Amino acid sequence: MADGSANMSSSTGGVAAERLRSFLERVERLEEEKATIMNDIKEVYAEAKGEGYDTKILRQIIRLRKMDRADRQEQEALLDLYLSALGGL
Amino acid sequence: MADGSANMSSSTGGVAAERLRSFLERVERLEEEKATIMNDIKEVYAEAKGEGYDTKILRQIIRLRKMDRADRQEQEALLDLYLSALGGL
Amino acid sequence: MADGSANMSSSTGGVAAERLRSFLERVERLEEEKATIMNDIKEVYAEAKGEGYDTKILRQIIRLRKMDRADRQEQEALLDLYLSALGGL
Amino acid sequence: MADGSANMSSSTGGVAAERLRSFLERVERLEEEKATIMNDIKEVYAEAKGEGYDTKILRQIIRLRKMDRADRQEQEALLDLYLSALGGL
DNA sequence: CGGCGCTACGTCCGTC
DNA sequence: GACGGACGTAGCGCCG
Repeated sequence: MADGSANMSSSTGGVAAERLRSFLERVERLEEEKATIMNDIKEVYAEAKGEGYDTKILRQIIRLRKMDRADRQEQEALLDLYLSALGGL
Repeated sequence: MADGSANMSSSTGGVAAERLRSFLERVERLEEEKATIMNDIKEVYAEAKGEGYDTKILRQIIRLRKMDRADRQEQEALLDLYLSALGGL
Repeated sequence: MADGSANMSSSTGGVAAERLRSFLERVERLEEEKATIMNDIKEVYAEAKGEGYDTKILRQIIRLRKMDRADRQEQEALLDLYLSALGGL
Repeated sequence: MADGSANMSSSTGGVAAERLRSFLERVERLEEEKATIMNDIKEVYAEAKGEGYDTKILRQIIRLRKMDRADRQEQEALLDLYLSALGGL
């Protein structure tokens, strides 16, 4: 067996199972944190809604701003590509 | 206009715009945190993969365990319901 | 049983099974067509590559043009939202 | 310059630009067709749903039919291995 | 409960 | 030829 691969053989005495359990618990912990953040986001929207803002519009603004950022990054990436293409001639 | 509603009239002097900006920034900040967490999760999976584990299977186990927890919570909720119906023993 | 629902009872004599098979085959036929189109796209990129074009750049241009279109649609949707929000006051 | 390479030199008088535009339009045309096919697929599922079929199950059947049987068995065997290593969830 | 947006998965491409 | 990264699609969950 190659080094570094998951090992279930008897000689490892359940070590792999412990390692596996560790990975699972780390992921589950992080997903718990993620759920908390997502809940916080929901609460912000709820608060805004409570003050009369239209959450649908808010969400669309958020999305649009994100797309603008992505677009800008794409433009820069494209420029970089062109520059490297020119440099490669 | 009803109290508590988003107010863009001239008498509020841009106060609503500031409030709106605040909400947007809070959401964007939280989404940034969420993205960080999601990245962390990806890294854990990558680390596990590097040790020979099949991430597809790992994700499947995570899903199964989450479903088990949900089932258990439902069971407990049902038990609570019965107990309260009995007068709380 | 409500009319129009999937019916497996003995009185239908396997009619539902035939209907089900029909849906599956229609989907599979369409997915086959889709696979053909996707293959055509790959061939266009391959042809361009054969003439010295950088497919990575081509793909990025395609993506950017698509994002521009999407952004424009988003902008219009946002404008519509604002207009309807104003009309709802 | 090697024959067959993208040529932007003055002697080609914008021919390469035309060629480039041609590639882009061919790809965009094909992607449009692909989008149409995908829409057709969605419509078939919608029609099936309207007759009481569970689209989630339909999609699963499609996937299973597509999936290689050997792969499925291997996946299950590996999952069982991990589960037994954990002592059963 | 129906649509829609987001996440997550599978696939494909480029790289080493 | 395998690995990792990126893209597009499909599945899922939230919102209305």
